[in-house]
Amino acid sequence: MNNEFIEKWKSQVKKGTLSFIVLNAISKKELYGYELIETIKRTTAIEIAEGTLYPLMNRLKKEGLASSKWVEQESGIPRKYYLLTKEGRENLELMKAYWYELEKSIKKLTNNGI
Amino acid sequence: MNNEFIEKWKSQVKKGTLSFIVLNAISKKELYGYELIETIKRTTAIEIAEGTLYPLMNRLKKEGLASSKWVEQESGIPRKYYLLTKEGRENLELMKAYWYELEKSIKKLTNNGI
DNA sequence: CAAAATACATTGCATAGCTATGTATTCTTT
DNA sequence: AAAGAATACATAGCTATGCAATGTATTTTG
Repeated sequence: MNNEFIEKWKSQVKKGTLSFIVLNAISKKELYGYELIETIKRTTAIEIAEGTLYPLMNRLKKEGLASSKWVEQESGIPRKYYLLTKEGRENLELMKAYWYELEKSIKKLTNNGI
Repeated sequence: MNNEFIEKWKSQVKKGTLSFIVLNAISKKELYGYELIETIKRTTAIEIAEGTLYPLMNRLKKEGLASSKWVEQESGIPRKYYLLTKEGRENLELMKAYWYELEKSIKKLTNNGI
């Protein structure tokens, strides 16, 4: 709220981190779109807009990192569940490795300056 | 290299993290542009392209988070040193707080899934 | 003397998040 | 029962940012 720079910055930080976040989220258990948004909001305080998530999941599918399947409900709107492909799992490991490096780098900077 | 998805992803992760990184870097000691690039590359393995840094520093100045001053050398090209403003220092604290939250959230996801 | 390094800078492209908007069904409240 | 909220999907257009390419100029190195 009311600090414009910080709000814009947070949105920029999400570019990149969101794909990492959702790939992690579906790595243990397949989830559907709406569930991804709600669960991530509840457990991490990271908010993903619907207009962000659905295009993001489509990109991940196009890149071959995730796949999806429709599941009909006995009652209610059908859900599209997302799951990691083998390639997605491999890339997730590379992303984790880079993320840890980045964390370390930033820790160094925030503690010591340079 | 050669993993296209990961390379593109790393570039996306930088959107947002770079401003955080350079603000941290100049928070302890004023630095000039070229020095920022070289020092950050050396101490953190994060590479910032020149075509990224100079527009970035100008944005930070326009937002009022950083200021700059030219320093003539006895020999060589003049250097433009960047330093944090009071507003920059305040915003950096807010950014640190958010970053720690993000780290925690991602740690939760990478360890437990959801 | 040529090449590399130092030091600044801009232009245009590609990418990704967000708001607004839309559709459709089901559940809750009045 | 009707109205509104919640569930569940999706797209279009705007905006912001990193990067390659390119440019200028000086100094150091081989």
